[in-house]
Amino acid sequence: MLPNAHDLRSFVEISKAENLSRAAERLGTSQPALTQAVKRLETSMGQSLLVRSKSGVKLTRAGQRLVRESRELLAKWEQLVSETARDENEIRGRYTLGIHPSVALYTLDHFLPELLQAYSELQIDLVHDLSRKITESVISFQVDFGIVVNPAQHPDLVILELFKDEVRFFTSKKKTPMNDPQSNEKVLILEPSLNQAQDVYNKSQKKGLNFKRSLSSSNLEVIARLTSNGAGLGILPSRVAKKEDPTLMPLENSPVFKDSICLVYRHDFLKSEAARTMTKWIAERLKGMK
Amino acid sequence: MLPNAHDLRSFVEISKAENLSRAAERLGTSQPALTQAVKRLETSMGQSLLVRSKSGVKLTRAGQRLVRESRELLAKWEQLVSETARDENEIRGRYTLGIHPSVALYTLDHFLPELLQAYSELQIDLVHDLSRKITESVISFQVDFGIVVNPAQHPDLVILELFKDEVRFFTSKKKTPMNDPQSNEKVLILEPSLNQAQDVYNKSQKKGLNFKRSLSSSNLEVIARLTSNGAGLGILPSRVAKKEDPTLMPLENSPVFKDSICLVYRHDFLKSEAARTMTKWIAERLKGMK
DNA sequence: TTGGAAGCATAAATACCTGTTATGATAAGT
DNA sequence: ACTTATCATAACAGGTATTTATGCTTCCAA
Repeated sequence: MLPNAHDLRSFVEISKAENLSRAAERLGTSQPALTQAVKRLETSMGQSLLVRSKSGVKLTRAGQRLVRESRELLAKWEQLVSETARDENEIRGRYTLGIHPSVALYTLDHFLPELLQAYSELQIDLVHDLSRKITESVISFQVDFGIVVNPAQHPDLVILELFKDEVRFFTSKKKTPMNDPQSNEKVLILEPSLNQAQDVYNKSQKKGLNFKRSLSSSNLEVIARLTSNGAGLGILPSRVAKKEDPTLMPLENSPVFKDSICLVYRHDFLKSEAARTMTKWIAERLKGMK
Repeated sequence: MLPNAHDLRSFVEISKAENLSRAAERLGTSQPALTQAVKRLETSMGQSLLVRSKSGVKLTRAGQRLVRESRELLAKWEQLVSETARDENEIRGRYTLGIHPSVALYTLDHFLPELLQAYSELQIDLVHDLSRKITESVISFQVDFGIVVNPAQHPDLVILELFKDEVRFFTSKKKTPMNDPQSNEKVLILEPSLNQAQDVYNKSQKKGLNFKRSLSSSNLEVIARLTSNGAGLGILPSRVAKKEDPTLMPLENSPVFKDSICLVYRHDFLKSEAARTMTKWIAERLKGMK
């Protein structure tokens, strides 16, 4: 049987007064109420806590122990309430941000270091995955908020567009048989699990751009690097391409997939001051970023 | 208002099930009961803990935190209950033994080292004072039990005689003017706060033994040592005298005060297994000790 | 020795809180 | 569109805690 915090409090007071009647006064209750509170505690502890006498009460060994521990227990109990309240009202706590690694590479620099510096009690865990998975994680409470590409709408989700990007073919200045659109030896380089890349590829096929060979990687930076080296025609978001190699050039007539990079979070996320601050901070720094 | 332990436990279960109805089954209660329990928690925490949906419930950040803290809190309580129960049923715990330092010197050897060795989870704090004070301490719960001399009766007190002793005059083999009963220069050596010594002294006066000089010390071993060196006639318990110097001799015709060395404890002390073991152990080893 | 005071225990009544049952509302799945 | 699953709500029943009044015992003082 579990005790109740009220009874513990009473017991601590009783231990100070060593007198039920006086303790009752101090607690603003009646003496029989304390008699019964002690009885409840004694049942739940399975042993007697007080030795009653005509000159008041004395604690047994078990009673003394209970008092000692009760202080701790009550402190913990109160902390339970006050700490969570603190988390709501102050900019502190541990939050999880989901973000695609490639997006991370060119966005985090713009806000994260300063944010952590500004609020020293803030702790952030990054989680990397495909935007689609991140969005799911936000919806299902696995991560607190995310920076994702083209999130699907969902009733629980708040979506805030930060900036746009384009996924298209890129090629390097250095001409090779592998990156010559006319060549038969040309190589397609893409990240196959990226829907945008698939879409661009499909559209390019309809435009008559057919590849005999392809090279895939799950890492966009690797794709950019290979493209830069003339290993083929890479399908890349502009920002990833430019970040890796500013001389990379968009392919003429390449089909384009419009990307929208968004901040997403659940409707109920903004309850804490920290959450409001972080979303505002991120929006201010990334919105309309070039 | 602090939340109630029962509700906390329910909430932990809810957090596992993420579904009120199923959690209710597992807890053997009804779903509306949980709805209300969560409401109570939310009011006492001042913020929402669950996000309700048709596919169950999800914890908010505050909810997740509450679960974490609740687990700790509940564990702490259960530990408290089980530890105190253990203290009652096993030979362990911390106990305070009151004993006059001089009595300690010739009794502890006979039981304490072995006792500590036999029960490694037993912890003993020794408190030294006059027997009278020790007895008071036992009555008023300051110490758990005591080995005292001539305890006064008290309704709460159990008194178990261990052995007897005699307080009387001692003198050394070496004859000096200070310890010659006939001499005018003889010196009385005693511990003034020891009632027995006072009594012996008073009786000796009636017998015509008058001292012009006296030497007092609050330490019986010091008195024994001085007596042994021929510094005077010392009033000592036999055992203290013999222990310090086996050649010390009782003075012929000295008045005698009969000491009874007893084990004392409160009636309610024997509730724990450790207490029963210790009292039995001490009685066995010290009873009838010579 | 007796009467009063101080202390805790007990009992009955009341007030409060909690859980139950029945039902509603709503979203998701078929 | 119908069914099912889920949580919310309301009214009622039951239990638990508190209060008030009283009893019992011990201590102390007259």
